[in-house]
Amino acid sequence: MSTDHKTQSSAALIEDLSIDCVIFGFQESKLKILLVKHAEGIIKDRWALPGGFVAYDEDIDTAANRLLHELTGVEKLYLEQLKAFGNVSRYPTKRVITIAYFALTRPENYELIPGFTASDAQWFDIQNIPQLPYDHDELLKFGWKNLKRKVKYEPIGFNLLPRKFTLLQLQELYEAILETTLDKPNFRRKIMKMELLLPCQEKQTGVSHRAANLYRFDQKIYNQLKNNGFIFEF
Amino acid sequence: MSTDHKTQSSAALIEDLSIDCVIFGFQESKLKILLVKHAEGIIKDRWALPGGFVAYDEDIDTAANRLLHELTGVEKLYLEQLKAFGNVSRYPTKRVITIAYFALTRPENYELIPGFTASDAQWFDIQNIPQLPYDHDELLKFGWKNLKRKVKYEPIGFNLLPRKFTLLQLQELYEAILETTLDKPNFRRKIMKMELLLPCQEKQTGVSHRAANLYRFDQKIYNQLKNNGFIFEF
DNA sequence: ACATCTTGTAGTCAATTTGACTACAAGATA
DNA sequence: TATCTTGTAGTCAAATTGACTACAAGATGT
Repeated sequence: MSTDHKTQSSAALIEDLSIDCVIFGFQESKLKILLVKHAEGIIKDRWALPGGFVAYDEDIDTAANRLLHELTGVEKLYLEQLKAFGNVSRYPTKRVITIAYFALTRPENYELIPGFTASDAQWFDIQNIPQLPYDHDELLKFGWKNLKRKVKYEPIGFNLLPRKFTLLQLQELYEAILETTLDKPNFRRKIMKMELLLPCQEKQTGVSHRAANLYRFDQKIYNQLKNNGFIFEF
Repeated sequence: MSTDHKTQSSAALIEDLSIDCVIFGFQESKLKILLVKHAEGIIKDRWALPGGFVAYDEDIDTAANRLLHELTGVEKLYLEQLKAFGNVSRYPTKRVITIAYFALTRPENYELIPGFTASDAQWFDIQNIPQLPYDHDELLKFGWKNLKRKVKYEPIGFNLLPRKFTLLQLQELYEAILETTLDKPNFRRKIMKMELLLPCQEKQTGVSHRAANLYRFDQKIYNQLKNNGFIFEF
């Protein structure tokens, strides 16, 4: 997040190039963002996007993965680059260009472990984000816009759900991301027609109503469909 | 393009951060790419994407515009950032991360003027690109993929056509970009139903067949439609 | 003047998709 | 047993799509 973090990596850092991550989660039918509270530096005690500097001997994608893990404990998630933000005035004390990354993860799979320059790490409801430093609100906005667009033509939403999920969960995910409501029967019809989801032969448990079937997303099936000309579209 | 260019800008350059542009044009019903031949440096006499370094006191978007103009004479075109490419080994002599830009322009509107470190600038048929240095083939591939995707849900293709164009020209543009053929009556119906194009009350001239109506794209009309919930989709 | 190019433009028709619904089944709870 | 909530199936009209046919409007060549 373009502040004065040090790193555990042994190599020297590129000082004018940082990485910031916009990490999405989905909990209690709500879209969440992962923020860290800084333990030091010019934005001490403020919430910001997790980030830091790239090392000289490190690919930028590798750096994004490393920083994420160092600062939050989260790992092995869907991660892709958004774009670089490089206005002259975006960082106060010197010229720092940042490369924004976009990540999707399952909050319930990870315990949040604030890294060595972060005093806290926490999921925030996307509708209720504290004021962010630098241009982080712009990065966040760009990330959400990217999610809205991408979720429509690529099956990436599953990275936000548990491995096994119900169709209603999937629907609520889409409703949260796209900020809309969807018709239940029509949603199911659309999804099922794709033949993309694998029924788990298993039902929900612990619910006080009729248990729904569980499904899972299988990347292999998707790849196969894609080879046959299938285009995911929602 | 991440080589040892100097710049006319007075300020010092950020030496580990370059910009490279993937510039698309459309001529003779074919999709084109603008390349420059280097006059000096480690890839002297080779064709590459136009590019160079960012100055300390310069926004990256501004730098992209400047470099483009300095090296090719082209200006005032559709320009947006693609993403950063930052593998450790992408540049041979030192660590240089490059930010790739994506541009659309009308070749017939500009005279190509090779800049001070470029000995030549030329449009190449996208099907017949010479071998490119560094990871420029990757950038090019990424840019084309971006064009293919973007042209489907945003009316950016018009930036490649003359101000006034026929529906067949527009169709041929889509065919070239998407590498497919399209049914003429269906294409017209789809486009006309959008009510996005402004008829020029004017016909083609100098053609040896029935002259087609000319249309033009008006950004204001598109913005208005968009406000009313219209979503461009092809 | 006429046949014959090429390209523009209108319209048909069946198949598919979509959006707005109704209806009801399956459990769990009170 | 009544009554919640949620899952699931199905209807129906409207809109969209894809594959066509047909023909009009010029320009060219003989």
